[in-house]
Amino acid sequence: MYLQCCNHTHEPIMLLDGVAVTIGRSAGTKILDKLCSRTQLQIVANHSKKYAMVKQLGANPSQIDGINIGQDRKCDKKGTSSLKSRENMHNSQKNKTSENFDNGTAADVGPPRATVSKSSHWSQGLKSSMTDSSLQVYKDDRVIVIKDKYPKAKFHFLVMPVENIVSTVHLNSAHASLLDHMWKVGRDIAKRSCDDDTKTRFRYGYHAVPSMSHLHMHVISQDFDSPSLKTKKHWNSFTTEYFVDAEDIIHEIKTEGKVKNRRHMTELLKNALRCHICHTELKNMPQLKKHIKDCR
DNA sequence: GTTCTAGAAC
DNA sequence: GTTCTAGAAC
Repeated sequence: MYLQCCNHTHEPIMLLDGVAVTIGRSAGTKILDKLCSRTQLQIVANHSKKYAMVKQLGANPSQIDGINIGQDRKCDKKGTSSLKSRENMHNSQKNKTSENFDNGTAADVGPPRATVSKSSHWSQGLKSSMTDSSLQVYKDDRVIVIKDKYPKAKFHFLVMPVENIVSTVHLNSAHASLLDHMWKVGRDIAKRSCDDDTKTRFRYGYHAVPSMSHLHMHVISQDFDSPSLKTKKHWNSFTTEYFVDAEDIIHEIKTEGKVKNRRHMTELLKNALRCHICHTELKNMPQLKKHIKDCR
């Protein structure tokens, strides 16, 4: 098993079974950018199970399939997905650290771009939910809509493109009409789901830094009445600016050709709990949930 | 993302 | 004593 550079700018790095390998800025990887630590990532391969555990040691973010690993956090990695480190989002060292894991078969020697993950890591879970007919509520040639597996309100859907797009940071101006379509489908689903009650308010949008891979637009009723709404993180992800309205994303794509960098917004998830209607601060989740039941 | 649980908060 | 949260593990 070895780690192969997507751009073939350096020799593959051997991954012996169970032996930790540390990679980062070095002569071997030809990475020069100081934002990448000399010990950026630690990789431990498991040959029999054909995956590797990737741990971020450096302070700056590294990603797997566009999702941040986080410092001192671990992710498992299987198949041919790409591994990105911070500096390929920068200038001079563009894509120098895109790597493919390869188990040695010729067919798996991948293209330089990120490929569809075969990983069973939780962050890939939406890919299987997409095709789960028990969750699916709408499908056309461009989008699939599923019920959120753990709804945070009475009505909570995810609108996802059929095309494999990892997240909003992977969007460009060519996706403008797709985003318009996702927004329109979302509004239709919302209308259809509760046409007996036109007072039910909905919001349509994206998380600033999603946890799950595969682009998904939330369609969520504003009652937030659900047993799956449990934590401060849940609450703040839907009621602070961490929740970015679909219209804002669409506007940014149409005018700038890309979305704003919102990585710093993870801080908002630690905000004090406030009612989304009257903005009263509540001490804890049980009190918040009690309060929003009858706040008008 | 969720689940589990230790220990903080009450 | 119980309730609640935050962090680790998955």
